[in-house]
Amino acid sequence: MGDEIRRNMALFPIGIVMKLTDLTARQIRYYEQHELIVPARTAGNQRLFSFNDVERLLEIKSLIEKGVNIAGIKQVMNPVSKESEDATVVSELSEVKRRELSDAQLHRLLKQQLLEKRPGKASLIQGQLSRFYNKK
DNA sequence: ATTCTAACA
DNA sequence: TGTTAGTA
Repeated sequence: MGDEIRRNMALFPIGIVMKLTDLTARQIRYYEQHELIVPARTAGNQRLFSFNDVERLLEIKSLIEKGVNIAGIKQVMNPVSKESEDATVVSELSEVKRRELSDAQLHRLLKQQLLEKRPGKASLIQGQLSRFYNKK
């Protein structure tokens, strides 16, 4: 398998990624600070994102909408490694498989946080959990 | 015209 | 997270 190189090619600037993901530049840069994504840089320090980066951002966006914060996302998503040796592994999983895995891990997180209802530590989930205890 | 970092009436 | 300032 070798089109992974194409999925990891740094191609578009933040402006395009904003439109592709409906995320603000602030959010995209914020997620990068927390190592959820590691876009390449041009000689002029401009960020260049790959298709994989965009996919990850969409995943992040999805989790954020489910109420998961950065700490939670870090646990659910595969951490970005070296020069994308991990992006290769990730690309070997089908889109559906990845979603199933994410949901399973999300449930684990939910169960975990429901058990450690201890005050003091910040919860990994914030708000709208309706999908899990309400929905069907 | 775009993007970047840093910072907060 | 928004937003703005001062650059590159």
